[in-house]
Amino acid sequence: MPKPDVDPTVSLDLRVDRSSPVPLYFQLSQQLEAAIEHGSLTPGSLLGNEIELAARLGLSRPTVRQAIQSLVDKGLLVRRRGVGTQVVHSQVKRPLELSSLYDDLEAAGQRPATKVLVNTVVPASAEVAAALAVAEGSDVHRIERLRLAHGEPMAYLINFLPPGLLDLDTNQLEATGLYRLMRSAGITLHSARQSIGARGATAAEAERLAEAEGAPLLTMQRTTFDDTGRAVEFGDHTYRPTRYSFEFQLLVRP
Amino acid sequence: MPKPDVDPTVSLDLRVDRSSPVPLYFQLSQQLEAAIEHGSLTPGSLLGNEIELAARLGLSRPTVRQAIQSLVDKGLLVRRRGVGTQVVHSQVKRPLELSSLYDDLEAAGQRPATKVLVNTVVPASAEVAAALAVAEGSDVHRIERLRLAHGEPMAYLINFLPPGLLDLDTNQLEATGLYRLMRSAGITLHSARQSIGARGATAAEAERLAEAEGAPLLTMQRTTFDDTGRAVEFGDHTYRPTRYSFEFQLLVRP
DNA sequence: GTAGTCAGATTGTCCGGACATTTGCATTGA
DNA sequence: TCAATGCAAATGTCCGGACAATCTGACTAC
Repeated sequence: MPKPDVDPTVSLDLRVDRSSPVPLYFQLSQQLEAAIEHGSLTPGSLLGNEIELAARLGLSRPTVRQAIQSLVDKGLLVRRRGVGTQVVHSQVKRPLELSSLYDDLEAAGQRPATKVLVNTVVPASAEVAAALAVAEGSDVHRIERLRLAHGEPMAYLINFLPPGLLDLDTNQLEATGLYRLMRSAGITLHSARQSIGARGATAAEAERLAEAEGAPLLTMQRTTFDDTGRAVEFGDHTYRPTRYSFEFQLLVRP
Repeated sequence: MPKPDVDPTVSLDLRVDRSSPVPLYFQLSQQLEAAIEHGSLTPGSLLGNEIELAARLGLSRPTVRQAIQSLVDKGLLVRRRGVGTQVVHSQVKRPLELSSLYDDLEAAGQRPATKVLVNTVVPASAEVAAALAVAEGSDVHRIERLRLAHGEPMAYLINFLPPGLLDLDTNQLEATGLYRLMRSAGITLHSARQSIGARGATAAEAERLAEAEGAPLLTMQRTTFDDTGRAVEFGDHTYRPTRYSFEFQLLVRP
């Protein structure tokens, strides 16, 4: 009986284009990722050793390793010294991204809508000043938005932004999400500190979200940083838990 | 006037021990991380080019790059082509880990306690079977624990585990957290899928957590996978939001 | 039969070099 | 004065090789 586990990459049509400006390791990692996504590389299968794979593609081993490493970082592959590289065997799909409520809803086919209720400049409170690392009392933008899906209120979003970063056009804010606006303004989002909790709705919150007073609400506070580490946004959001929950995929750092 | 921004790593006492079994790139990244943590490398400062740093330490450039890259992945450094490598300029500390409530509480100095209320084997419900990828009705472990801090109930934790993975000793469960038990049993935790929401407490939940019926509760459902992608745990947890909230640090994938 | 040993396979670490690409700044030109 | 050009500096990509560490499985010795 022949060994059933043959290197599955030999039957894969892997090719790299050396004239392309796309880095070789990236071309390879994309093709491998597509093969995993498509099912050509089944979970649990061994990838075949790096040396041979490099030889077959006409690449050096470091380049192949770089491609494989990027997929390991994404959680799609697992390497074991002395054994080989294996496709992870799970329902795992996307790692975890800086979630944008607008994008989340749109991806779920919910056709989100936004109503801008407040768009003004206010002096920073102590809390906001600390979060954005600006002087207390200095000017910051304050926007309040009601996010709806299918005409039903889903979340009430209060955000503060440092001045001069973005011009906040109300029409644009109603047409898309804040993160998308910031990205298109050339801001590179880097990380965010989030705190998720729950509490009963105050009378004002209840009315905004069409809930009863004291009804459970999901709350999130978030400070977002760009790639230089400066705070670019502070948000204080409340969600209707019957309509929304936070879905994460966490990866353990090795 | 001399240029004020001198390479700050020259004044750092960086050394590597080639006789140590610890990889050189790891020794270097640890020292750099410690310097950032300690404040010797101030936010915004440039690190000085890789070539010179490699020469000064007697290392090759790939090794230095590997050390720097690991800190970039952690979000502590930013590289800019044509510019240099810079210390990120923020309050960012730890990226984000697969959070263990027990460890979180212990780190916060809260002296957690655990009361195991149920520790038995039950047939898997449809939901549990789907989460753990076992046959519906097959045997799974079921444990229910009340987590307390300073004698006050904080969370009620229901967990399901596939059979044969771990022997669940009630005494051990009361002395430490589930994740720590799994790790010490040789299980390599890899990723987890989480869903965080909120709802009003049922009468039974209210009594367990010493809250009123209908009081807001924070809920988390989680499936944890090991490095081969197999589900090793499914949890259904409820938290008292006045006592606990989820704190995250998210990194954007470049 | 069982435990210990050894060899092969595979990934992990490290080197030294080469060229490409991007950025910032100084110089040059209109 | 201001814009375009060119140069230097830094990271990004890629190569080919070497040896170490670890896992698996087969073989050997008891």
